[in-house]
Amino acid sequence: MPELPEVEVVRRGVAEHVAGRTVAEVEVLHPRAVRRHVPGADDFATRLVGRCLTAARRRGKYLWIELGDGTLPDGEALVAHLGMSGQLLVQPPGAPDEKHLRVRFRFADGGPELRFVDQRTFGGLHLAELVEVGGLAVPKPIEHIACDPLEPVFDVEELAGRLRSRRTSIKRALLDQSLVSGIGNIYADEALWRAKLHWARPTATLTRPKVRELFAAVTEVMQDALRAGGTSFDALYVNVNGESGYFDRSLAVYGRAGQPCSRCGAPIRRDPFMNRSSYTCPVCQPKPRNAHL
DNA sequence: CTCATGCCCTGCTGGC
DNA sequence: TGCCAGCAGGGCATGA
Repeated sequence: MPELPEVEVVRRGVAEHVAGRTVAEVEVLHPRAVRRHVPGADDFATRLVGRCLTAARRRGKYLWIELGDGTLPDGEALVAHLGMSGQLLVQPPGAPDEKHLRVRFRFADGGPELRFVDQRTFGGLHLAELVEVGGLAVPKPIEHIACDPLEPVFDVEELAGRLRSRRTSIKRALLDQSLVSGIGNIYADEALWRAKLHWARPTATLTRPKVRELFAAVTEVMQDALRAGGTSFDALYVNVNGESGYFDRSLAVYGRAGQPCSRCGAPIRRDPFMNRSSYTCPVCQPKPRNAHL
């Protein structure tokens, strides 16, 4: 469930509690958590020891921590993706192991540990070289990830052009991380509701002003969620201190099948979509005649 | 190149 | 009470 706002909450926690500290020991308790680190778990652990975690960065749903000697970056980063159920937690040494603890980082200062906990193991950690993309240093494996709506370099006019040349539905496009990143099922549905667009609307039929309106809604719903500390339905998504956000109380459509639309009172509808669900208000977001199903 | 689909994984929920 | 199907879903491989 972690989408952009949830990952940003975690990034801020990492920046506050971990940045500037030197790794003393890395323990990989489940190899699947580092499967994207091709040289293997031992290499992952060995290469981190003695290095400083300098700065926490984010693009879309990806989080990375620049590595360095002292405070200067050395061109490599520890990349994290939370997947469905991943958590980065800051815990005092000696705190009992979480049931799904996958990787533990101990630090030279003897202070709190950084732990990667992941029930479903869709997420993971790996080391990667930083490369320059559009003037920004990003990990090489995520070069193909588009910038997200909260980045200063985000260009809605360029995106509108790309959307209009696509032959797909607006929701598929919103979820395509190579087009725009950070949007998952929750914020796609919420932004579409705010912009009064149906998920099956063909991207090619969107006017430029409508694309601007949609991305204003995307930005707004993400900033609202960020202020609430993110969205969580259970204890799966938490910040580095293990606390849940409360944006789920502000959701207009997601997970609200049968409940009244806060704008018009019509019961919210759930449609199967890509082996998942899409939630819409049937009155505010009527299905277009030329729906791209 | 573009677009769509299936798989990975675990735990919870609801139906019988 | 117990069992099992269905659901949650981001990203990537694969195929059309």
